Amino acid sequence: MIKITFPDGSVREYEKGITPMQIAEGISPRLAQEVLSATVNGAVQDLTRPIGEDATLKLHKWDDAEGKHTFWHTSSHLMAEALEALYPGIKFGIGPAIESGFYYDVDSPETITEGDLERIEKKMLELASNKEPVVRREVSKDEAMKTYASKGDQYKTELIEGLEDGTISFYTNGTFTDLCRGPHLPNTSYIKAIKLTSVAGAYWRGNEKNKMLTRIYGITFPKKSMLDEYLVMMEEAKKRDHRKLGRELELFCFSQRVGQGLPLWLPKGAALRERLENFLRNVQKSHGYLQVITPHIGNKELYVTSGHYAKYGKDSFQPIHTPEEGEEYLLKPMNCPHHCEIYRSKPRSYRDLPLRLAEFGTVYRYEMSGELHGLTRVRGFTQDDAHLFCRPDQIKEEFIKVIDIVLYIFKTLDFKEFTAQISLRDPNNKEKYIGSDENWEKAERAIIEASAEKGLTTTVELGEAAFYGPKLDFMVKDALGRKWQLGTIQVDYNLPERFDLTYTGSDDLQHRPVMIHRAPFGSMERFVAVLLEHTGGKFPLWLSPEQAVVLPISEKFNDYAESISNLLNNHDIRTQVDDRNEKIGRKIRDNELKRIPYLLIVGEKEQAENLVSLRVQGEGDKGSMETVKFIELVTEKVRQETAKQ
RNA sequence: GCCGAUGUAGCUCAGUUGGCCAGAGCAGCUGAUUUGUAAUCAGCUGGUCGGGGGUUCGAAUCCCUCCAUCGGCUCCA
Repeated sequence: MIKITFPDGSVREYEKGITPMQIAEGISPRLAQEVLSATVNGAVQDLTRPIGEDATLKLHKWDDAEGKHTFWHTSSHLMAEALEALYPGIKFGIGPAIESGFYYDVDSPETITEGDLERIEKKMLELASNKEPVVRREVSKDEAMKTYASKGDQYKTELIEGLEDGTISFYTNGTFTDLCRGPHLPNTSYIKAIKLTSVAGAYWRGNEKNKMLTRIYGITFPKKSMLDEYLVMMEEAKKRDHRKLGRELELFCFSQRVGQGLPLWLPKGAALRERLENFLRNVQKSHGYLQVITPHIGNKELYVTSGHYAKYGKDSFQPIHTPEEGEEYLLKPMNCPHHCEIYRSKPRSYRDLPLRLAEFGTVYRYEMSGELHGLTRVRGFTQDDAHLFCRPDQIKEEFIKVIDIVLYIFKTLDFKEFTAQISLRDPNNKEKYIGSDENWEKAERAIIEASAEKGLTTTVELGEAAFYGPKLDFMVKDALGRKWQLGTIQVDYNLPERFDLTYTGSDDLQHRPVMIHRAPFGSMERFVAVLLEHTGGKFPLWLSPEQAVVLPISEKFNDYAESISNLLNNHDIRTQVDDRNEKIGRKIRDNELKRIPYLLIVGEKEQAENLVSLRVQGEGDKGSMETVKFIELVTEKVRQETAKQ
């Protein structure tokens, strides 16, 4: 007999060799139906694998990440079986489960396009309904190698070569056998609803020097209704796409003639952005930042000095030739070298530090054309940049202050879901990085401690640090769940060295300052994009380009509407009059679609009694009130929104 | 940059296997209407069918090429 410990701490005895599925059956038939995989002694595994010793056990259903993962992993094998049946000679790369769904990378003799997906789905459904058992078999590395070598499969043999010696497992469903660690569902009949979502290219092993395989993405569900819900959700997400909203709300546009990846901010977008900039400018002012302004170009020598030119190569810089002067100027891809020169403009004392130089600096980077994406990835963008020059002992304190600013911004704009990632050195590859061990350890500790003190839940990535220092990044998801990096805080030992920055210490000796790069928004473009997707275009009142529109019932009341509008504008409420010759229903509809927070309807009654009738965006008619009351209401709301702690 | 898809009016889209001067709705303009809480009616304007080249008696439709956009990969704020 063996002892099985359940998550609630209870212990039961079972016969040795019992499977998680049998245990589930013993608990309830319903559980047995819903369970998908199990974690035994900390490792996720098949429901059908016997347990040979005392163990802790957690059963996973669809609601668990592990359950879904197992479900989708088996789905990718099911898709592979269908593909092998439909495309003889097809070879397989890797086919994992991902955050929502799964993919498989394939090398097909015949091109697979999106038009083929339906046929593959059908085949998958057919195979799924056959209730094919998914069978695990353990083989030696040699045998595994032979199996694939005989097929001439360079992908799987390469994968096996990279595996450690020992047991290797194969999983078979129907006619398809795959090298795989598992775990998998007991059989394919669990998969009831299938949607293959897209076909894309993906380099073998993620290396652009390798062959490009075809990646087929899909998602599956245990119930048809769940797929329907998912599809509706995706439709809704598409409506929140910032590129669509940007056009509809007249915030920004692109022009082929201006160039790709070069956004044009329209009046309403510019007003919105200006408001965000002023907001941050004020926060930074209260945190002791000094605003500076530097040019959009710099001498090539500047970037040779900073090391960026050697590191990123001339291809990523956008040159401006001035041959008659024999000098070469480059559009600036970052602001730091300019700020370093400002630091150098006069001797600095330890008493001056930290020196915090801030600039909304527009930079230009030659991003590859396939990379450009709305406002989230562009070639010309404005960083809400600042560089903090400080003494080594001030790093942690400065870090905490910057985290405070980032959190304040996220709170004000209602970004509840974000992740914070700490990027540290690769401990096995220290020579890749510049700076002394001591300094690195000090900086890494400062970041970790500062994050902990601010109560951030963080992930730590080793080897993700920049070559010049460790960093802390804040990521937020867009409407479709794609992660974008917004705020970033980076320690830098490199530039102070390269620009020979110094300060005089209390000991009257010259010391090297440490630099912190930071941008709480990341860039104005990306931040506005993510903000748009989060709010669906319904900006908080203080940011709305137009806060109120007065709608006269007919042209007879245009003058009254105009007087209300003037009054509101005098009280800093951004107001317009919709004096078009249209029915009131039409005016309401159009302005609701423009996401105007407040609509004020005025007609005979309002004019006679000096009132306005209020409609709140998305909420409908709120009845009439005195204009003064409305002004108070708006002023109070704006005050609340911008005063979040 | 790479793989795949797409590109018709300002926007959203029709346009069978190549065949009369390329269509619709919305937006815009003009006029009528003077309106009470999510689309008033009528008329009009608007397109080198992404650019260039080719095949053909004839191309939005087929082929080549370039450009842009979309979904990914790689890279990054």
